[in-house]
Amino acid sequence: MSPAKSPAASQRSYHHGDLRRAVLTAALDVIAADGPSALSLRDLARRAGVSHAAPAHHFGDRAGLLTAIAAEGYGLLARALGDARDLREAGVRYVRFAREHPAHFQVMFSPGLLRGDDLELGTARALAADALRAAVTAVDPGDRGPDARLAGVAAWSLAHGFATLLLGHNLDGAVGDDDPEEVFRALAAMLFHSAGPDTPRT
Amino acid sequence: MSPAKSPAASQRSYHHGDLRRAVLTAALDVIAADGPSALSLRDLARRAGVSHAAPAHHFGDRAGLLTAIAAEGYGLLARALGDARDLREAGVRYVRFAREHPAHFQVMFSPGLLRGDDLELGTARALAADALRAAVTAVDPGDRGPDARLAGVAAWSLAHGFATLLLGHNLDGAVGDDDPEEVFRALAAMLFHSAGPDTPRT
DNA sequence: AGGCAATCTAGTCAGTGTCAAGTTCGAGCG
DNA sequence: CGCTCGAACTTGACACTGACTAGATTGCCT
Repeated sequence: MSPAKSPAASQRSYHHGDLRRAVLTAALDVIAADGPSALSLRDLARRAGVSHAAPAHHFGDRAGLLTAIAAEGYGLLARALGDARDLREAGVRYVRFAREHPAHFQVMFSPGLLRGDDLELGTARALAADALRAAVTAVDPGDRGPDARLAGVAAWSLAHGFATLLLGHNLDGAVGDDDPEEVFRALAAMLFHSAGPDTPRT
Repeated sequence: MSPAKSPAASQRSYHHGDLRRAVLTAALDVIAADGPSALSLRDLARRAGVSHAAPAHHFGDRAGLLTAIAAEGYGLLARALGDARDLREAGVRYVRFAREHPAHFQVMFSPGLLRGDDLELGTARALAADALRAAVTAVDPGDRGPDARLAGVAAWSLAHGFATLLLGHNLDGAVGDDDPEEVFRALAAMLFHSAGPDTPRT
């Protein structure tokens, strides 16, 4: 009952008003709760109070819906990375993004569920890749050799692995009650052993 | 007449002989090819030449099958990690395991598809966790403080992230034609900036 | 006001997971 | 040897899902 946009759901008009958005947010709820495999177009239609085939009109099919979510996720990620001033900060933001948008994150990296050749997805992905590349070269604008590329892969792997394990509750015992972002800062400090700017405590 | 082991499908006896194993390997094939979401119990039954409900008799339901695969995966991982003499070597073996058993790896870290309370899964998982812990403390048997734990999380995150991105073809451009294991060795060298294979000073 | 395209409904079909009941087979025991 | 008994497998059914189609409704644009 949240769509402040339009009270169309309660008032039974023929047109929903913003079905696309309603289906998307409902899908994100379901995915965050029970994973992408628990997602059913018919259930989403039921939640939105429309007929079972209405969502298909907006997304084509199941893969289309997931693809739209992934594309939105890459856009959000690009915005979240923004203008990180170094690789470590980019990693922190990467982890923060995964925690704030777990459903998007999960779908983005489940290639089997997506249509890889989708145009919108491609551009969104490229956008995020640009943001990542910017963070890699931000440390030393002149350095574009293999070392920089390797550092980028290392930072991405570390951040991605940490975020993935975190969302899968594989690190519950290890991080305890600590703020995951602070833990990741410590990990990143190990990777870039230049102590760099010290880690500010929040 | 009991060549029931392998050509059981051709020989149409009422009992398959080794249906459990047959379904498992068929499932691994499907998952490696098209991901876990493309898995259908009925299709597996068809491949094994048995009736559509036969697999359920061995695994209960879909989640049971995936759980059995995950448990097997954790067993294989524990064996693969074996007695790695340091964290870096353990990471290399972790990545190697993911590349040699992509289906297992994928299922192991998809909590939404598994029954988390399964007994066999729990023990297998604990076994793998022990192997990991052993690798963490192998560097300095006396050190069990937060530093060692952090190093373990860092190594696990790096290896897991690298393996995940690799399997998702997210690093195709970055690693090029290089041997992924060698690339990971370089990443691990960045993390444990001691250059040597051993003597990692904390 | 009229027409048009987007939006949504309703009906259908093949495919799936899961359950309940029957059938076949082999091992163990009299 | 014959018997039972339980595990492995089959058969049939039900509810549900994704996908497709044709038709109804509506908002918008000229």
